[in-house]
Amino acid sequence: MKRKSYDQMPCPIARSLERVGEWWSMLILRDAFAGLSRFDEFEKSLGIAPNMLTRRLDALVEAGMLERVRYCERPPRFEYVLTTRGQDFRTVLIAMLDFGNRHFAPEGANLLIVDAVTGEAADLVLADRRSGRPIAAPGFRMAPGPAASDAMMAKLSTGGQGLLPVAAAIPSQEHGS
Amino acid sequence: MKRKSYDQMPCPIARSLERVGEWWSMLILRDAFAGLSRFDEFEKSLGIAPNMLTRRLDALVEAGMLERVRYCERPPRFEYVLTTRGQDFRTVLIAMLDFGNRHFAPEGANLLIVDAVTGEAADLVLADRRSGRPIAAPGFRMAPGPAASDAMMAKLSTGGQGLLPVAAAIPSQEHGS
DNA sequence: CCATTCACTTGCATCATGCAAGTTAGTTCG
DNA sequence: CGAACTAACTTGCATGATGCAAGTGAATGG
Repeated sequence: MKRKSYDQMPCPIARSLERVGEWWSMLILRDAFAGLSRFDEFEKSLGIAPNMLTRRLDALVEAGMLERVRYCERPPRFEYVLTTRGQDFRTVLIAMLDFGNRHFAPEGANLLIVDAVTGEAADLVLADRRSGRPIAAPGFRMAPGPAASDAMMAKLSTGGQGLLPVAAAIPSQEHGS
Repeated sequence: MKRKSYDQMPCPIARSLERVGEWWSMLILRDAFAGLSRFDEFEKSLGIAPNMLTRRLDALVEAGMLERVRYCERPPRFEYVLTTRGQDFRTVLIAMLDFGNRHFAPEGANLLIVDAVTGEAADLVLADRRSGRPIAAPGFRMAPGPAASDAMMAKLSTGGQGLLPVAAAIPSQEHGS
């Protein structure tokens, strides 16, 4: 049964997931960030079936997240390298790493981001680059962009701010189970 | 064919994806943040088949991302509400929203995060909450956590810093295609 | 009583998935 | 030279996931 496409959804999250939301795709990107680029490297790292890896690599190339770089003339052989767009997915993966460390590491964190000088683990928060302020209400709010539909406008005027944390409720003050 | 589990992988990203990485799961969480909680609300918003919605809601409850709150005694009826853990997934979704706006909104952004006073769109970056510094090399680095395997240690000592942006290459200076 | 709504459940056909084997081309070694 | 190995896929096939559509049961309202 063909998976239902999100592509007619205007939501940027849905559109991202349309392209990277299949099983294996984000882990392939993770590995690409780790410097892997060849078919057998991904295959070994992930323990993924070759036909699935082919499918996912092709989809990520098609989505503009990876590009194929030929490294061998005959037979034609390709490496799969992050595009600029692919590089830009980094924040999502780091955020997910942070989340996973906090919630799914019963034996303790396995991989951390630490201050290079003090060695202290970083406490991650999304911030506005220009002002340095954390992204939280009431300083920030969700707003319709130039392409917002009437439905989106309506949703935002009646609420729809839930994705933004409220400053007094910033997650690090309420560590998860 | 049963999907291959990531659960034996020590990587926090993989562990997160094991629980939220199936098709529909993250969009359900997005909608939960938007305040939706009842079965029919999710169904209408997503255009998802009822049997799939049941499966995904059950999985998210099992993963501790959502909890069932009974709102009706007979017949038993439940709302699906974000847990503290579920709330903590917010950063991932915001990061993905930002990414989607930059790369998959040819008609322009549909949903933005803006400064509540100036109305100017926020420029998102992951930062360290305590120091306010952006998470980037060389100020920060990836390091093995207390539970790191020998393999992870080896990987980090020979590289494996690729997921951290380098300060001079911070993504907003290189907007994607 | 019937119609509607809600929250699922069930039946079924189609597609995705993973395992395992196969193919092609190049390289290395006896 | 042929055999063995490596790399990058492709192919065949059985199983599970997916989505459509219909169904079920309970409550409410006319």
